[in-house]
Amino acid sequence: MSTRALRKEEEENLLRRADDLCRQNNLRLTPIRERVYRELVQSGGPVGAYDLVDRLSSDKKRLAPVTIYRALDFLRDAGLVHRLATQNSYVVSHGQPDVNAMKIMFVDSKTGETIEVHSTEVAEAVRKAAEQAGFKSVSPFMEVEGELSR
Amino acid sequence: MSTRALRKEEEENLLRRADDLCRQNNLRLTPIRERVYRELVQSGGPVGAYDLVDRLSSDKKRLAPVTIYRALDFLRDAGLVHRLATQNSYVVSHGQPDVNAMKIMFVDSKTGETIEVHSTEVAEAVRKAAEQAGFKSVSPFMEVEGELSR
DNA sequence: GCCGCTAAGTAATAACATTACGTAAAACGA
DNA sequence: TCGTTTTACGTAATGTTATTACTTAGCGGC
Ligand SMILES: [Zn+2]
Ligand SMILES: [Zn+2]
Ligand SMILES: [Zn+2]
Ligand SMILES: [Zn+2]
Repeated sequence: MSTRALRKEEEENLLRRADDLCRQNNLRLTPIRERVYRELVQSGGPVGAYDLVDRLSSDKKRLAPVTIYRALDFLRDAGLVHRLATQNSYVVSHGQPDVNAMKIMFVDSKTGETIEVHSTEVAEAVRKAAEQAGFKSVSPFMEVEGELSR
Repeated sequence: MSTRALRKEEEENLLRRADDLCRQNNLRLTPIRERVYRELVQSGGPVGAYDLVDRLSSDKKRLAPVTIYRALDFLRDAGLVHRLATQNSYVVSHGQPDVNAMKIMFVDSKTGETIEVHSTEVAEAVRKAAEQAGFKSVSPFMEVEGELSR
């Protein structure tokens, strides 16, 4: 099976999982929301909001920024998408939400490429540090910039 | 001694350390740069760039945004100030740069208040996770949102 | 059919950040 | 010391990201 086919299959998996998640939580994955999510899935990496505006607009129909931001807000609230604050961009969240793990988005400083890793070790270490800082709870998401090996 | 006096003393310490650091590295802590740094120190928390524009402008003399951004860039390059990407704001970096520690900025989701903690444990755990992700090096700074205890 | 609710359309604006170019002073080498 | 180079800052315009306010449309219960 080709890489392309694998990739396609992975895309379908993500879309299906999103559908399921929304159904189970009584959330409405409307056409616009699904198109935004699909675009993020297909891009395979972070995409800016205004890029999404362009990509999802046709000659006939130009979407407004606020439409995209609303869809992104929905997808983020659902846990399907992360915002990368350092990049002003948005990226699909992979992996099933493991409550005990820290979801770390490593962002390549050069290319903007991201890789998501879940780590209970980091979660535990951060939890301890948070306690020191007087924080009772912390977000399970973080973003770390770095350099990719190759 | 009053809390206010302690605070004032701490401010003076930071300013002095900044002066020293710049002298030792042949960096020029010009009046504008020092005013920006001082304002951040005195505020005791994160401040937005346009807030700094307002606070450092007088009726006579209005500073341009780019002036502030240039000063911030200098201070960040010098390691004196961090940018909080999730908040679009800037905050003084405390503590002497410990190369082996991760500098974690905990940001209170409600108030925006920040507390900086240095942790070698987190640094080590993140380093391991980075290796998994195929990253050879990572930034020693991270930002984590959470909720302050009180 | 009306009501209440949610999503999306539309327009304007706010908030954040950078580019481009000119001037002046500081630093540096001869 | 003089001319050259570099750095900092002023000024103006522009670019980029995100939100507010209000309206319209669709859907479901009653
Ligand atoms: Zn679907
Ligand atoms: Zn939301
Ligand atoms: Zn000084
Ligand atoms: Zn810089």
